[in-house]
Amino acid sequence: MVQKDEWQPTDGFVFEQGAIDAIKDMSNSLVKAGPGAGKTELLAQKANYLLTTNLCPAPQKILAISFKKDAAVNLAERVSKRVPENKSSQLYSVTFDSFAKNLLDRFFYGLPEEWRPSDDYEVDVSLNGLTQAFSDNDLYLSYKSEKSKKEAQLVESPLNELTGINFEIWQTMLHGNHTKKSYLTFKMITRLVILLLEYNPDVVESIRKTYKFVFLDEFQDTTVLQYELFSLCFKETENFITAVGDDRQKIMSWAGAHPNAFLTFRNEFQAKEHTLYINRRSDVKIQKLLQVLNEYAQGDLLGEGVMTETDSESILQAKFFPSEQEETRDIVETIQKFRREGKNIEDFCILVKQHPDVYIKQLEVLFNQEGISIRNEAYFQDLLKENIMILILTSLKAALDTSDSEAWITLLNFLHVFSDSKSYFDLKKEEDAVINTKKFLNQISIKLTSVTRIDDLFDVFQTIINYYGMDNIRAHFIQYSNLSYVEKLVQDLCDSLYFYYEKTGNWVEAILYLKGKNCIPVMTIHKSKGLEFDTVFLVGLDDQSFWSFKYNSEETTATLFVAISRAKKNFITTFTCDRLGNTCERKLISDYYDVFRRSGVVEFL
DNA sequence: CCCTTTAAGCTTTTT
DNA sequence: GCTTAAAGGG
Repeated sequence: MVQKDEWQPTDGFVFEQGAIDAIKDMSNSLVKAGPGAGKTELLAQKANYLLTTNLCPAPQKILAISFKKDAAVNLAERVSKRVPENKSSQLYSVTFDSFAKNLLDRFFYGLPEEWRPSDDYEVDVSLNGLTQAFSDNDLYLSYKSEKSKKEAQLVESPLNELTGINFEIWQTMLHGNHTKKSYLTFKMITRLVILLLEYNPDVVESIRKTYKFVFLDEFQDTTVLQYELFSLCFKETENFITAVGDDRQKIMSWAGAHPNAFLTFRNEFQAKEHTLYINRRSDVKIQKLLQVLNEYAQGDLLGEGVMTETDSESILQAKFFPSEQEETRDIVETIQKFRREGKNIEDFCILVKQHPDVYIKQLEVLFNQEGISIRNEAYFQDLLKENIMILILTSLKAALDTSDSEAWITLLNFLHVFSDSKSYFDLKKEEDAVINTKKFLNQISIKLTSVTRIDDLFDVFQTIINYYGMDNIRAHFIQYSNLSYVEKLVQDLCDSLYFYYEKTGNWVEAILYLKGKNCIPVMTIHKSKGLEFDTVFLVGLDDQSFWSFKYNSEETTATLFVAISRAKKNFITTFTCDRLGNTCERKLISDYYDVFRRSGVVEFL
């Protein structure tokens, strides 16, 4: 055990004073941390502090809540690197939705019957169940916006205050179906959990006792409903909350983020504020540009930028082209030039405001001629994080390389999940499973050598799925209860993997390519949040793609802030007045070009 | 059925 | 603000 006063950041990390204060703060705290400030590292070190000094003694735990699955996984991984092995299980890192759903699944008998869903309830991601419930009540919804508006109304107020149509719809979705199966959206699950906790103070009490410390990541994006949930759990308690975020990167208001989460939290939880100033990611020129953009966002339009003398070699450019052909050619040539200077394909990223596919169509031909691959990263990211994809790909990896211990461990975990709990203690059975799986993987590797058509690969996939059992897979991953959804996923994976196999002629390489090797990602700025690249291209900084400036200039500026702050070294924007037959302008967003000019660090070409 | 008019969608996560 | 899809009229 380490004494509080003697604690030092682990693994040789050096922090600014604000970070040390935030780590050692034993009250509710709000940490404002800009891009590249090391938010994840800060939380990991705080976990180390709490666990090694025994401020959070077992069996007490730290609850870390994120929005995205990969953020939750990243934090858990970072923490396991920073805390002693026997203590890493004291951190429970989950997404908001997963946290809520787990509570509902564990305690749903604590709900009054009127509000209790069936035990085989389906998560209604597509809002089809909701649409059905409305039409059962003679209300017909056709537009997506209408559906999500109705969903928002359903969860707006506490359930015991509900009357009229919203009450009827809830009841239909919970009990009114002919199949007796409930349909619930994630927002509805959160609302149900709030009711559950109000009815069961003992559950709230056990949450408070178990999770003495709570971390909230990307706090600027917390929704109103999520705020209500954790308020109910932790407001005016002995628990300590650390909320981390950055107001300048608030780009999710349009999707329901709390309008003023920082201020509300500070007031309601008497949170102490800490600020991290150092940006460890970006070159000084990028930082200067971010600073001027931030001043503009704060309404500070005064002051001409002074180009401070630095030895920075970063390249910041705003480029203008007469046509999209010349724009594409220049991007390709710039990338090739960087590569000759020693940069790798992995160093680049192409960002767009929206519709990546449109831009990919424009860029693809010339890029391919130069032997550079680009692709819509969103599609692959979504595909690759599916459990069934991980299962198939790891099986292939383990079959291709019997010494790949990481793949083998992942497979054993899957086998463990699929085996029923009785056989868990049955060593003989476990041993058999290992031997059988090794035999099966051997078959797969033989089968792979004779694949000459895409159908052959699909056969291999079927063999893999049959080995684990489709029913088994679907029983353990409830998102796959919709069979056609799984089938489409498997088909998509098969198509993509075969595409890369034809390209590389090698299965191991094909899997690496599928995961993104040797390929420049094209994605929306929203998707890029939390990522970083050496060189970032922002294609199409024009009125047409940044149309939202007219309706919400603050959030649009925050979006540009996110785009620029992804870059570690170089940031290049491109503009062309002629894109896909349309005239593009830069009048509406002329402020941004003004900011570039005043920053004194951006070259205009 | 075709043409015109109207209005949504664009940027997203989650088992 | 531009594209696409639904709705309405003849």
